This record gives sequence, structure tokens and C-alpha cells, in this order.
Amino acid sequence: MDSGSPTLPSSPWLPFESRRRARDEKREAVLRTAVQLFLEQGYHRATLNDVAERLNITKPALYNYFRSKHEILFECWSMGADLVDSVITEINAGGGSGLIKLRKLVHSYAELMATDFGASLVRFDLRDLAEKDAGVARAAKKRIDATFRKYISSGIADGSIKRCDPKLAAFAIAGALNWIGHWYRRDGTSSPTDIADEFTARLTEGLAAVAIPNHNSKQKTPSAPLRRETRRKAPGKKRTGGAS
Amino acid sequence: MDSGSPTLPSSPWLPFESRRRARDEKREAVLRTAVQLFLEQGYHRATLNDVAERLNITKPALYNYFRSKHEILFECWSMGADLVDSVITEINAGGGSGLIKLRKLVHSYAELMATDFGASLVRFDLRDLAEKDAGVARAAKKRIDATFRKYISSGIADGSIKRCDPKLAAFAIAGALNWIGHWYRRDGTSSPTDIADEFTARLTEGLAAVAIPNHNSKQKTPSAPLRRETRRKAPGKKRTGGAS
DNA sequence: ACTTTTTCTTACCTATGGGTAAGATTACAG
DNA sequence: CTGTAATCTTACCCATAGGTAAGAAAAAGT
Repeated sequence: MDSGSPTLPSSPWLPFESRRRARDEKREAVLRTAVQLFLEQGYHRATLNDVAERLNITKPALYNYFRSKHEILFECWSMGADLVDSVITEINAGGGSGLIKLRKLVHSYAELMATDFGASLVRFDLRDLAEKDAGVARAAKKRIDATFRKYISSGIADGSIKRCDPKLAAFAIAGALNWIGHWYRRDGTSSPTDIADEFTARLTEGLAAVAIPNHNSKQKTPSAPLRRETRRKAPGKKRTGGAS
Repeated sequence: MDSGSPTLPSSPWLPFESRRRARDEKREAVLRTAVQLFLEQGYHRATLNDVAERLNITKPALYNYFRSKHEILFECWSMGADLVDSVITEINAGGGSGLIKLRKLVHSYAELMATDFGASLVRFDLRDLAEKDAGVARAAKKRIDATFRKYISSGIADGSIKRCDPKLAAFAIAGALNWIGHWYRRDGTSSPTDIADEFTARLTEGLAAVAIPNHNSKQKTPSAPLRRETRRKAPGKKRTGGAS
């Protein structure tokens, strides 16, 4: 499968010619190629030989820039994390209600998910990282999640967002966004901007044409839990998640 | 690794005793153990030796029930797909507006994502399947996606759902739901029902307290700033590990 | 030019884990 | 108790792919 890789992120290593170029430039070229291959085939199926081949070099040459395969994976992941961090920094610097900040975040995050490094944030398995790197990654994810929750909570406080469970609402929004990294294709019909616009609307304004008439489902609780972050460890309920 | 597996889905193979039991029962026990291990460690890290060990048997014994590792993977995946299919069948049999059907689907699907076989539906990589099986799986996924879109479209038609892009709206909802399979933990604070209730509300009613004032989201987002010029507190070259 | 340092290649090592062969063990029929 | 079919175990094969050694080929320094 996949015979001729169509010269994707033009390699600094020309087939058999001049090989000067700065070191950092080559390092980054490795990452761009690696992230592409990891997304394309999956981390375990993509081999370092594959990566090297696309760059017109051989596998051991990669070890001049990285110490291991998981280090490459981690650096790719970090590129994505840095992108998100800069988005968050920018939004935090600006003003606006909780809802406005949330909408900005949703929009930018959606566009990020349509990039290779952005998608790597959610498509790579942190269990493939060295324990040390995995810790860093988990912390970064936690920061991002905390940001979503913070915007939602402050939106509830300032009245721009209706009362809800910030944790679950953040999961719902982040989930919808993260999933973009799984289905988005460059050759699809929706552009990243289209997607970002629609998601911004749907995830904040909802779908229902009018206020929901009544809760038809078989649920028992009349409505969503009204308290935020209630730390109840209810051992009494014992929900077994058995396959229905 | 993983010394003491606490006798999870009680194995029909007792350590060294009676080994009768029906064949199908054993087959299913393999699937239950496999799906658990695949979710726990990831398909590539989990070995058939691991699976066998948890069942008090040896690897070759598994080949009496399955022809290959990816066949096991596919069967696990299929279990999840069957669950979704039966949910959809039931909803289709009932009545209600597009919105009502959509809400039913969201609720049931959310609960499904909190089960092993349900999560396997979205956590397993279809590229690990044989091409033939992958085709079947893709078709099943397509059917599910089509159902979401159908409910949304009919909801728009009958006036219960506001005008929107059914494709993107379906992706947003399915994404939020699928993500449950990635973060849900049995020992977490939210029960599957809690999650399902909250998601049903958030994904249909939205978050905004009032009609969105104006579309401010046309900001210029940094599409892909590969250079890191993010202002960080510390000028460290590496990522700051501190959370928050 | 000559040396030194960096970069890259050829050739190799080796652990892992999916899968198989062949024979033991069990269940069951008669 | 005996024969047959199933199930399971011990022992093995082997392709793959991450990683290393050692030296060639450039680049850079003098």
C-alpha cells in the first residue's frame, strides 16, 4: 500500500546531494514527517524506517536528533500542546464574559484539531510515552481541561452561561472538539473555518428550536445536578455499568 | 507487569479443575477478558499471553476459539456495534419528533460508552482489523452516523430542531458522546446515568443562558504558528511542567 | 591540504510476540 | 474400560522493528 508518498513536507535531505541546512530545521522536518506518518498509519504500524525513507535518509540517521521512537512521539505531541497553550494564553489576555471566552476557545481549538500537530494531541496514546513524558502530557491535558471548566464556571458566575455541571459540560465540549481530530480530512467538504463556526454555534447555542418541553427519558433525576463539583462519594448507589 | 489481576470477569477455566462448560461461554469469556485488556493497555501492548494468563490458560488454547488476534479485536468491536444497533432499532420502533428521538439516542449512547464493549467501539483502531472486517466496521459506523443525521434532519423538518448543518451537528454530538469512552472511569464521581442526563441536556439545549448576542467569533486565530513565540513566565527552553 | 567534528550508511544484534506442531489430557460415547 | 473427538500444554518457529557498532563521507576548523 501507499507506494509513492507524494513528497509531503519537503525533506531537507535531497535524495543524494547537498546536505547542509541547520540542525533544528532537520529536527523539525523529522517531526513533521513523523506526525504525519503516525496519524496516517498509527504509531505502532509506522516504523522508523518508514519515517527515514520519506526523508531520504536511513533509520540510524534519526538517532542523531532523537534518542528513541517515543521521544519523537512526545515531541510531536508537545508541538500540539504548545499550540493550545498559546491559544489559551491569548484568550486569557483578552477580556469578555465566560461565554465569550469559551466561544473563542471552541473556535480556535476546532481549527487546531484540523492540523497534524493538533490532531496528534488527541490521537496519540499517552501510554506509548515514557513514564516521565506521560506525566508531563497528563499535566498539560489537565491544564487544558481546567481552562474549559474555568471559562464555564466563570460564565455561570457572570450569568452568560446557564447553570450546569462544569465538569461534564467541559467534557462534552472538549469531546466534540477532540473528535474533529479523528474525522477531519483535508479533502473533505467542510473547511476548518466552517467546522469551527458551526461547532461554536452548536456547542453553545444548542440544537433545540424551543425550550425543551419535558424530559421524556427514563431518567429519575428531574434535571441536571445543580451543585457544581459536588464531592459526594456516594457509595450507596453502586452503579454497575453492566452492558444493558 | 500487572501481577495480580483481581479475578475480573470470573474465568470459566478454574485453575486446574473441572473444564466443562459450553463452548460459547468460553468464547465469550475470552472476549470479555480481551476487551478489558485491550482497553486497559491498548491493543498492541496487550499480548495474547496476557489474555490467556488472565483466563488461567495458555496462548495456544485461544486458537481453539479464534483464528487470530485481530479476529478477537473485531469480535469485541462487533459486540459494541450490536449494542448500538439494538438501541437504534428500539428508538426507531418508537415515535416522537426528531428531537425526541435524538435525545433518546444521546441518552442511551452515553450509557453505552460507559461499558467495555461500548468503549471498544470508539477506542479500537479499525486499521488493526483485517481489511474485510474493517469494511464491515466502517459500514456499521456509517450507519450509526447516518442515524444521528437522520434524526437531526427530521427534527429540522418537523420544527423541533433549529436549522443547522446536520452533518456537523451529528459529528459534534457523536464526538462528545464518543469521548466518554475515553475518559469514563468506573470509580469516577459521575455515574453513567448522571453523564447521560447531563449530556442529553447540554447537547440539545446548549449552554448559553440567553440567545447569543452577536457573532464575535470572527477573530483572527493563529492557524498554525509553528514557531513558538508564546510568552511564558519562565524562559525555560523546555515545556513548563507545572500544572496551572 | 590536513585534521577534527558532525553527520550519515552499511551491517548487525536481539527482544518481542503472533502463530504453529505435535503430543498430552480430558470428556464422552459405547 | 476403550476408543474417539474435543481441548489444552509444552516447545518451538520466525518475521518484525527498535536500537547499536563501526566506519565512511561531508562540513568545519586551522
